[in-house]
Amino acid sequence: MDSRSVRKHEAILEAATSVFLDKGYSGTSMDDIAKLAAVSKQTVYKHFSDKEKLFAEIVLATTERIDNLVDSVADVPADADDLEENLTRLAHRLLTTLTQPPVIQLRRLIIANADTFPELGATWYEQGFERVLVTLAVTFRRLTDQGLLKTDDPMLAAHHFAGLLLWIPVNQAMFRGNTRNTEADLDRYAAAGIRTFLAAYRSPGEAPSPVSRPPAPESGRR
Amino acid sequence: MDSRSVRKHEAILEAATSVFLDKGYSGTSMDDIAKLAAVSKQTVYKHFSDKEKLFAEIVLATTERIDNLVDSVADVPADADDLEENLTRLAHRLLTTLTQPPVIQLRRLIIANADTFPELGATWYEQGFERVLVTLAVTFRRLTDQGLLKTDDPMLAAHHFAGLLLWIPVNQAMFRGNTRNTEADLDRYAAAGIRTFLAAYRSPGEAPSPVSRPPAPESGRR
DNA sequence: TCGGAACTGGACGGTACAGTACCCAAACGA
DNA sequence: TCGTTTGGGTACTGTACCGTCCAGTTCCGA
Repeated sequence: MDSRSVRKHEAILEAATSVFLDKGYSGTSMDDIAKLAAVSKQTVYKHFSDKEKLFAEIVLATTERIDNLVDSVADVPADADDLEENLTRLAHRLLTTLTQPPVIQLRRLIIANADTFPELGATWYEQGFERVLVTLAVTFRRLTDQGLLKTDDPMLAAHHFAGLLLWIPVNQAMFRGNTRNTEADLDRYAAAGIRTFLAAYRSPGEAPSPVSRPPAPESGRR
Repeated sequence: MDSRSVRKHEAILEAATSVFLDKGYSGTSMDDIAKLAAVSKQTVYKHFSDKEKLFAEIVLATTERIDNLVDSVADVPADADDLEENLTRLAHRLLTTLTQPPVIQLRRLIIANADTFPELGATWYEQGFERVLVTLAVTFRRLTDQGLLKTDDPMLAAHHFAGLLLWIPVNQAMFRGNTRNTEADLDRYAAAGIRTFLAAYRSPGEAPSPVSRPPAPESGRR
């Protein structure tokens, strides 16, 4: 029974996602969505009781699609020699994923309507934002157990990690339009963020990587 | 000649600011503004040619009001012994200022309409966001010259400073409604952020603060 | 005091849009 | 083949709102 009805249902979802991301909640009309989905408005209302429901649906649907990111964040080899390189790679993955236009658009969409749909913002924060951070924290705890990092509070370290990496590019993307960041920019952000992160969170037992930068404060124990 | 016309002009600006911050751009009608300003709609249109102009006006007006913050950020005593304490104080000022509801609301307002008013977002980013960071960078350069910090790239250090401090509370405020941060939360964020910042950016010549550091703040929330 | 500018209140044109009513066509069983 | 059911399309209703117009009133400055 994968017939018409189901196809239309998905066409509507897809169209709605596209238009909402592009024009915002109040900027898109149900007619727009129907037109893009090549479907009559009546059909839209047959499948989704009203505009708010449809909106919630597509936001939550995209929220559920972050498993890849979560997996990616969990995957850091416990390789002492290349800790900096491995973390930089992770940082780069995080940056490229989170600065992609659709992700930024979704972010804007949710923030813009956080007043009208408070539970949507909260849900996204918990299911999306915090979930990634928790996974990151777990990774850090593992690296700490393996003697590579020193994180008394892994969740805090995860927050700091994200803040160091994302504050600049994400804010830029929020305020200026879709100023695409170049690959080289992201490389710089990743390298600089990781350098600072490791200066603060590298385990005192581990020597800083020889190439990158004069050693961290000698009494690294703080 | 501070008479009627001027008074009305300001009443309109004030009312518009309040309503726009509260209900967003498309959520507020010109009638709402006129009503709150105790003014006829005609008068609103006498002073501001249309809704977009009025909106741009109030956003730029609030943007110009960040001089206090800039001054505050420039003001860090060059006192070696109390570097950590002084920076923490600065961090606390920054946090309390930037997490105040009106500031958060303005942020949301601009982000929400960054598509419709691209130049407004860009202007705010440059005049507001970046200006604070540049001032902070100047301060860091000074502290570096004085041998208290080691910042090869003060602007980058400023970005990291802001990211470490603001990523958590600002994102929370963006997504969840106006979940007011308590004073104690801000204290924790400030202390934890500064600890990490100093671990990475304290001048190697400077000994870390002798007092053993306070217990790690619990970061989970909820 | 007086002339003119600014303000008021309401009504109105035009438009956009959410949601609905009603009709038509395709699918499916007998 | 025919009739019933299910879903799709068109046209409509009602509302909200931007921006304008007008006739009458209030306030300011000279």
